[in-house]
Amino acid sequence: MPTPERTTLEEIVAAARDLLDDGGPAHVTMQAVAQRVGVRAPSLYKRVRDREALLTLVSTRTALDLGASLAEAGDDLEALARAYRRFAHEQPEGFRLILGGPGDPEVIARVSAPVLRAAGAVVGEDRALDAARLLTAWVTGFATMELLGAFRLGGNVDDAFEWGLGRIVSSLEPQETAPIRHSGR
Amino acid sequence: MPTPERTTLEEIVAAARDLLDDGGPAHVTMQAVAQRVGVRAPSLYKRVRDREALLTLVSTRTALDLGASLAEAGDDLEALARAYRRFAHEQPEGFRLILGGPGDPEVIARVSAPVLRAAGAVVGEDRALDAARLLTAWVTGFATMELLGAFRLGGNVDDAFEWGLGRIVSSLEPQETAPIRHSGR
DNA sequence: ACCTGAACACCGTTCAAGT
DNA sequence: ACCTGAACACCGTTCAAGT
Repeated sequence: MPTPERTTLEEIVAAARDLLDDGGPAHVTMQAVAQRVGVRAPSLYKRVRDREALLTLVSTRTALDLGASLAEAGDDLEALARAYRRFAHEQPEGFRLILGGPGDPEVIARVSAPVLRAAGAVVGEDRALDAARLLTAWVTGFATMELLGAFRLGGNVDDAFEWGLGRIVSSLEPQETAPIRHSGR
Repeated sequence: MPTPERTTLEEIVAAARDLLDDGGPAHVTMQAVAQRVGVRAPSLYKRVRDREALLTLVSTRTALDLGASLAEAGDDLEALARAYRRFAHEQPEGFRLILGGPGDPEVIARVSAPVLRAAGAVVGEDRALDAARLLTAWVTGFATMELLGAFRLGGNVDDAFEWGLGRIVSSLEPQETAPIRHSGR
């Protein structure tokens, strides 16, 4: 005889995200998640294979949220970079989780799309990938090091971000015909 | 009556690093570490406060190794960037661990020193910090995204690295008098 | 002074039994 | 068809007892 469903996958993932936000991955226990959605831990295994799969779901949803934030930010490279950094500040644990595990190629493609489009508009289609990678790598590293606390010594970090952003973007703009250096490997 | 010491802190940290390297943080259990150094788990608590403290030690040692690799790499910005990336490839788990937790300011200062010195030689003392941050953020992000698998689609990744490196470094060199863009916040 | 077995609390996961 | 208590394996940590 059927029993009414007392929770949903959506609720479970949301609960896991909340727990992650305040306490990091260690705080995301199956029991804590279960309690939050009003169920016992074993019941979670009806919707989720195991804890690792749940964390992967959290990572994917968080990455898609990042993608949505970027899509909202417009098609200006600087606006995209600022939105990316803002996301890292607002959801540091989620940001770290995304960067930690291996990423789902499809999700990566979706998140990258806005940056790729904006980059294409500036440098042309065939350099778009290189340009997008340059900017994305820089913002990713900047936010990571900020979260790490590596920028504590000296100067205003917001200014450092804007300075670096200006450097990166202007190095991409076409009127700058800097010689392309080929250095040996 | 004294008992001979059957292990050392150094041995314990080395064992934890080995376990981290093949299996990630989840593989670093107190029991596994203990077994590797030939002792029972409770004995570890004579040298280490708890598991978290042990992982912090591993992070610190790994970061100092990275610093040593950089110091060996010379005082060329491009050589430093390549050495940094090589380290991330050789010890991906250690690299992720360093980037994960909060960093010890003293360790960060030590690891940054070679990049700061090389940057100062190129752009002068007063821009050295900005330049070092620009390069470090980019390499950190590049390596992180590589480990994530975010660079799987399209093109040779080594070439992308060299291309980006050339862009970054040449954007720093003094003969390039690109206008500094100030964008609003 | 260090090492150990035993014990405790907690966690992930399985499963038979309930409805 | 979903939910649960009970159970199991495993983990981090403490501590009294050994040498």
